[in-house]
Amino acid sequence: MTSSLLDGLNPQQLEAVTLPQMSALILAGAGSGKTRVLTTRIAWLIQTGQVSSMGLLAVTFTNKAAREMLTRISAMLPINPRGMWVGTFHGLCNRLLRAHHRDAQLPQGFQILDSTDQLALVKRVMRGLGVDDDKYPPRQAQWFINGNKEAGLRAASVETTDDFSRRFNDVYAAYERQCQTEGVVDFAELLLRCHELLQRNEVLRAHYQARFRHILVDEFQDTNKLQYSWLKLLAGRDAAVLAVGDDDQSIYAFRGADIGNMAAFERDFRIDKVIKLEQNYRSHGNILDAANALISRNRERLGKNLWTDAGQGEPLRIYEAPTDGDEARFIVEESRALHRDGIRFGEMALLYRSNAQSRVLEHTLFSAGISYRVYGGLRFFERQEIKHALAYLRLVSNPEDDGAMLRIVNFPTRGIGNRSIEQLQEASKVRGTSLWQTACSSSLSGKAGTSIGIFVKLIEGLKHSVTGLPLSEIVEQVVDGSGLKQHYQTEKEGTERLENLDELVNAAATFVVEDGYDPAAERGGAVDPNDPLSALNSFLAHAALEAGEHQAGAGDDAMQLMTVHSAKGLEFQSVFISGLEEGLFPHENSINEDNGIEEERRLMYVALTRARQRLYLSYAQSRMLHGQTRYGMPSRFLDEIPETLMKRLNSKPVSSWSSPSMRGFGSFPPVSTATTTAGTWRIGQNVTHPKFGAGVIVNAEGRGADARVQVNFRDTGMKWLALEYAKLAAG
DNA sequence: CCTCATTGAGTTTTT
DNA sequence: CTCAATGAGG
Repeated sequence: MTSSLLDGLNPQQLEAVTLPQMSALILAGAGSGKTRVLTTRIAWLIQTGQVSSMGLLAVTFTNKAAREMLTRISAMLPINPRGMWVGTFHGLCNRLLRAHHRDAQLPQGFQILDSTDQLALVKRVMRGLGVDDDKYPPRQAQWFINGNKEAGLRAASVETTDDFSRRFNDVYAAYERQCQTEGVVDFAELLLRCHELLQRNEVLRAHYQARFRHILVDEFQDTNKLQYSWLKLLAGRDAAVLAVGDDDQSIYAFRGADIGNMAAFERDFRIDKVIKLEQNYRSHGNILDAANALISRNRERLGKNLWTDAGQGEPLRIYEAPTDGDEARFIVEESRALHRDGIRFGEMALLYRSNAQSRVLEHTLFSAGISYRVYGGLRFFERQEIKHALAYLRLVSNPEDDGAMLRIVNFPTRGIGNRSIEQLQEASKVRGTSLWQTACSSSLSGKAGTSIGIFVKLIEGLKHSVTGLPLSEIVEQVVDGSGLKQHYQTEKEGTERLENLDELVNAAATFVVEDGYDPAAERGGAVDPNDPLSALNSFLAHAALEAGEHQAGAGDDAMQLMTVHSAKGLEFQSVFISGLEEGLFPHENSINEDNGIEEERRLMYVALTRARQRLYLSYAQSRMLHGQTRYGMPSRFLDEIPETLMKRLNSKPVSSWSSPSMRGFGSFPPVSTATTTAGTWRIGQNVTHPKFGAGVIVNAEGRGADARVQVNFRDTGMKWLALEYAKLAAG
């Protein structure tokens, strides 16, 4: 009976799936059947009776990956995957913290802040401390807090070396206190709190260590220090941990992912089994050869070479466009041609390094009447009207939630302006209580007091009328009773927002059915039958943890537009990688970072390996960015792919750029020049410098002794040079 | 208290 | 360019 499960696995996959009870590291290259190995391993373990579905834990980074895993498992096994511990790091931690909220020192209905909520709270805390937010940007404070939490550090244990970090740490400490009093946790807190819970509570730790005999980790290369430590705690001495990852696809170092965890894992878990999955079932040979050649330039690799038996296929197509608009038009033409050849638009992906690039592409696709779908926009639970509705629901569930209160106390407007809110905050600070409590005590005088009193009555009324109702009716009543519906009915642009509010009611209704709100759920489930609003709390947690689908798709057969980051894990028949220019991809900010170029190169590797059959790489000589035209050079990554694998559609392999005025096409920018006695320098002109090498003039000003040019050097980046001193040569 | 105008800053992203 | 955050004026 097991044979059908294992059919069609290659020897390495088979070995990984049928490993005995031991920890192991699987290096799974792009398109090598990683998810298949993970899910088949789980099915095999259960089917052969080595472990019950309760005794294993599988952890992923995204909800999508977790869902995919559950779907595939239930297709292989006749079991209800509901009770299984398969989920994201954050989802699983949430589950543990709900089950043991007392031990974790959290209120029953603790709420989860998404990063926007978190930033708002950080700002609020900073204002309370009187921190100058010009000198100490709130975003940096947020980064500081999350960074330390991800390193496992509380404010009390952070070592501050300079005034700067000392001040940020003051904010961190105050932020911690505020979260605790409001009963809210941010994403990093879910992990840290859970980690502390397991570390502190020996009984609990022993319980879970005994329970989870098998732990499987997806995308292991993306784990941060805290997640790794959490895994170690949960695994204890005896659990078999199967870590699946690909060091070449580590593209999240910027948010704390630590590739060092792979080496640490081999050491800490005394791994003697490293299995490499190198056979690729996705791409044609030329694509893989290009990816292999590119990634071989990275020095810090565990080493891996993908191969395929699918044949070489087509060469990579390279296109040089005069402007970003021309690049977009080229992509439109090519995609139309592909479509004529029978390829669905949904099988084509258009990738870019940064979201700002999507605008021109979208515009051109739109004018051409090609349907497309952009990933990475505002997601459902992040929309303004939804956040407002959720804030009402949060306040109904947990009145101490100052963030929710501030969001809606005057929305829709009810005559509570900044002045009243300041008074309320002031009074709360003096009394040391939440805004809600202060508001209830009606210690405020005059008009402000009355308006706030009305608001308090509104929320209390909502809470009263809603208690005991099924979830979807709670949401419906609150959306109605809050006045949000009325507000958007009168607003002229409010139709879509109204639809979204209706959709929120629908989401609540389907949440009950699909997402397993079940009061009889086993211990450790997300629902506590003692809490009258427990369904609401689960729903709110769901909203924060799974922000919902990105922007709805425009049609069934739509071209897929996304950043390279969000393309990880996906594959397409045809892929366009656009904007391959120095400064964009690799991004200029990463050029000076430690190992920045290596991470960009891995990003490029991920981009290349998304394609099954056809791959286009394009770049533009000039591009509108931040409202002004910028000139760049072709990305160094183009030079790192063997010329033999490429077909240059319209350019020379030598990456030399003629100046715009030498070209016979395109629209020229207003030529700005710098003049010296030696001659005139022009934007777009190629130059070489004895020290900095080759580059392009991107800006020029002045004459004579004051003449300066800004040059984008391919190796050293952007520099302003005074022409009087710099030994600049044309060409 | 609300609305309009000006100013400034601007990778990558999931949870 | 375009979004977000301040400040002046109704």
